[in-house]
Amino acid sequence: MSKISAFALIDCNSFYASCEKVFRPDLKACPVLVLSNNDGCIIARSAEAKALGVEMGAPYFKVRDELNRMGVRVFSSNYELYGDMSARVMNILHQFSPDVEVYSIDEAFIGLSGFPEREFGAIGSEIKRRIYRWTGLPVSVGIAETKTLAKIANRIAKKSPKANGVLDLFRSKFREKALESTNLVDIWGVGRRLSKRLRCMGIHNALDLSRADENIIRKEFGVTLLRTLLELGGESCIPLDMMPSPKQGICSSRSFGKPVESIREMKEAVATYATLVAEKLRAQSSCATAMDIYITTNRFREDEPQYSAHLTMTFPVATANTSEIIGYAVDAVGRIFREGYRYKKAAVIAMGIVPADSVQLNLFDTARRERGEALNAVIDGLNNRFGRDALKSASTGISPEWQMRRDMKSPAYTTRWDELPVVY
DNA sequence: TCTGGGGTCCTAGGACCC
DNA sequence: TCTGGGGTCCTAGGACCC
Repeated sequence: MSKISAFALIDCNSFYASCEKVFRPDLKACPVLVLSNNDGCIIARSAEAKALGVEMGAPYFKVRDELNRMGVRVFSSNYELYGDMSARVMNILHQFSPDVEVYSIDEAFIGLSGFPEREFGAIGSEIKRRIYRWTGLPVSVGIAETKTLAKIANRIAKKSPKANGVLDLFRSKFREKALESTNLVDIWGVGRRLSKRLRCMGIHNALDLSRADENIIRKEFGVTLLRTLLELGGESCIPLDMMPSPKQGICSSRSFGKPVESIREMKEAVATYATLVAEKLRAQSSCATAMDIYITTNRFREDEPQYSAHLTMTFPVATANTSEIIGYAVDAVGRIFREGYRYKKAAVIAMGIVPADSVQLNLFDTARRERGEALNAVIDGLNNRFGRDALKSASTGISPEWQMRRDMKSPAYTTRWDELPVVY
């Protein structure tokens, strides 16, 4: 006999904005926003900010004056803080169930198959209570037969005052109602494009989609949307993924704080991103067999000449060695860089990723590689202990002008001794 | 002056093989 | 003149996610 399928989706409310509020009780009732890297776009809004009509994704420079007038408090993103707060939330979830899928920095699914059905609601409430008590972060919980339905339950739990942050839709007589009130774009796996095409076929909400013809959906849209359709009907097609496999591509890309015009600066930036990529590779015990380097001008500046280029470099032996990867990356810049442009962004993408322990060694290369690995291990150790950039390659620049802007970043309250909050 | 970053999965089409 | 069928692998592009 197969076990029932039941999932809870736990999602932190306005996660980044809530993290900022935890350490600033003076801002408890204030509208708070968090910006993307380079202080570019709005990527998180507290409930108060949403109520003021602040748009998600809006370019900050366009709305800055208005936000100031409304008394909105604005923060640069502080991923060190959010990452640490996220780990605390996930630790708490592991106390409730061994089956936890960390889906994103602020979301996790947990499997509830092992629990009695009648306790689902109470478990959801206890999760919410404990996370708030132990971290100060508000979460919402949605429970249902499938991950797609749990997403919908979570969304309603967040919005409906009656739900109070927890909604159990498992075998609920309200499921149809919930589906009917869910717009296409609010279904997990359905974006703007698909919504538009579905509406042309007379499908206007989640209930319509759950009742659509399976063959037509399969044929017109593929298996992904068919799975969504089935999941909306309560048939679980997307299992929990508790042990995410190592990433297949590892990317580091950033816009510059100010345009880069010289090849020297471009090499510094690309060396910096290459360093990050190498660190990420080592953190998941992988090596890369190839790498893509991208550089591009600012596509929003239609008045400026545009140029973008990329180059794929294949390594003779798979590697995660910082200085080796920097070497290839800088070489690539030399080949694709053109004078006379104002560059906005660069990216380093590692590809062909393989486990470090399965790398085919070149017979004569072994001793040199071993020394490289030992050096990298020491660098990683020091940087973990004393903070990122305690030790870095000189080729990444000393205090480069292209570095991204983060003018309004809060302290790393929980991860740096010298930035701990002080209480009087 | 100022417009994020890092991923996944699926599909179609071409190259190549027997 | 005739010119199959099936499989795999790779890549680019599209769509989606947070």
